[in-house]
Amino acid sequence: MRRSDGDARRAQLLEAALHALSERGIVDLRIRDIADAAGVATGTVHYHFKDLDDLLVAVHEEAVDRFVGARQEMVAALPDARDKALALIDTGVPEDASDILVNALYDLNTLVRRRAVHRTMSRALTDQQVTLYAAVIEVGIAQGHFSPAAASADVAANAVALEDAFGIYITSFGGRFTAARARTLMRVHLAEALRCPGLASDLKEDIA
Amino acid sequence: MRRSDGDARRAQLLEAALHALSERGIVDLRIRDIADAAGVATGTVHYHFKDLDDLLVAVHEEAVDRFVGARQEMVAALPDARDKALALIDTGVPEDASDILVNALYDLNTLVRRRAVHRTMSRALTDQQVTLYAAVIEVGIAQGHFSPAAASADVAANAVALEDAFGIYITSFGGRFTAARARTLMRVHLAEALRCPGLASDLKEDIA
DNA sequence: AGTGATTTTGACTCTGGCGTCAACATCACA
DNA sequence: TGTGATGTTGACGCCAGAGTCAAAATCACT
Repeated sequence: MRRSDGDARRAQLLEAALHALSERGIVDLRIRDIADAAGVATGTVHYHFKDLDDLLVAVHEEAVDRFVGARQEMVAALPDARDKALALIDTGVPEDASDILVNALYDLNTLVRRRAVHRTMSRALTDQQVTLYAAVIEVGIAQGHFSPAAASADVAANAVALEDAFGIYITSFGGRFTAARARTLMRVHLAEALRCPGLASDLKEDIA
Repeated sequence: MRRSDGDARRAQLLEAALHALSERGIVDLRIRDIADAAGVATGTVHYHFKDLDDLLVAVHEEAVDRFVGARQEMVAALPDARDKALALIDTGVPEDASDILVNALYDLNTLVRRRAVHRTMSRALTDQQVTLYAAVIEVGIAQGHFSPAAASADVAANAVALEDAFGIYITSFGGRFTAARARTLMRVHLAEALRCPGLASDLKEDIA
């Protein structure tokens, strides 16, 4: 059995698919594009995935895993809830329109309204993000830094919604809506919702 | 000249296209679907529009016009800024996943990242919505009902972002995220951001 | 080196949808 | 009622791209 070979190739194809998807867009995406991006023949793609639908489900899974994985590690590493919150803001918003993961994720969102599998994954992503925010808020309350008027779950839901929308704006309006503005808006909002003025200040590392 | 005939048919085709788009999704949308929805032959669609791209641009225009048009009238008709704000919340969030206009709009968003024309229209839509909210906030300040800590433009931008994200959730997660929850979250947020507790109460008509 | 299992290749077939077009229908106006 | 302009039809040609497959390549193990 040469299982590892197959797995490695599969991972390579998913990576290539993320790039191809981000580049061509889901409407124009061809098997050919993925093969090209991976530097293999089209037959190879068909060998590893039943059809395009099958592949897109795998790509969606991969994208969701990558997106939440990075953030969870980041947040866990920081002790102060204010730092955690700022880290969430930084990692939740794409730097610019070239963010492959975010582009792919939003293109895949088109399928969410048609295919139950994709709906499940998209919902999972949103839920995980809300849970992550809610947990940080709870920690912040315990640490005495946050004292929100609304329920933690509500504040968290709003924060994630803002992230999602800003992600779309940044990847869609290329340059006319910047990551910097998105982060400012989010900090201003969270500072108010959590009653923690420090979040609005520009000091990222080590809040005074 | 039978200009009116042509225009009427064109409008009918745009209407049909909105339905077809919402039903099939942009990935699977065929000229055939639009023709069927309009009850005409495929040749008729080709006669009125150069190609699918051309048609989708027209559909996008139509969708944007409809979306903002309804809201502007609604807001202008109400004198009290708090009522205006509540009306904005109500009309900015789709009732459920069956909202054709919103479904079409989000599907068209996929093209925003590829085609400049669509980018322009999508940006225009967002800008108009932000302007609308900002104007209402200004009126509210003048009336003495709102006293936001942040700039009007920022509060407006956040409100529109929330609307957009919630619209996606409602149309995507069908039933698991309701319009009622979206409106509650928006009211809670605006009540705090505008320092106007009345917005959070359930009284829609005639705030006490 | 031989053997069989696994993986890769790219030429091929086939489906399905776009856009064309010639014929037909409908209308305005004389 | 005739005439030309405008609008409609659906069969057809064409081709892009999905998926198939037989042959070749690569690997693990002996």
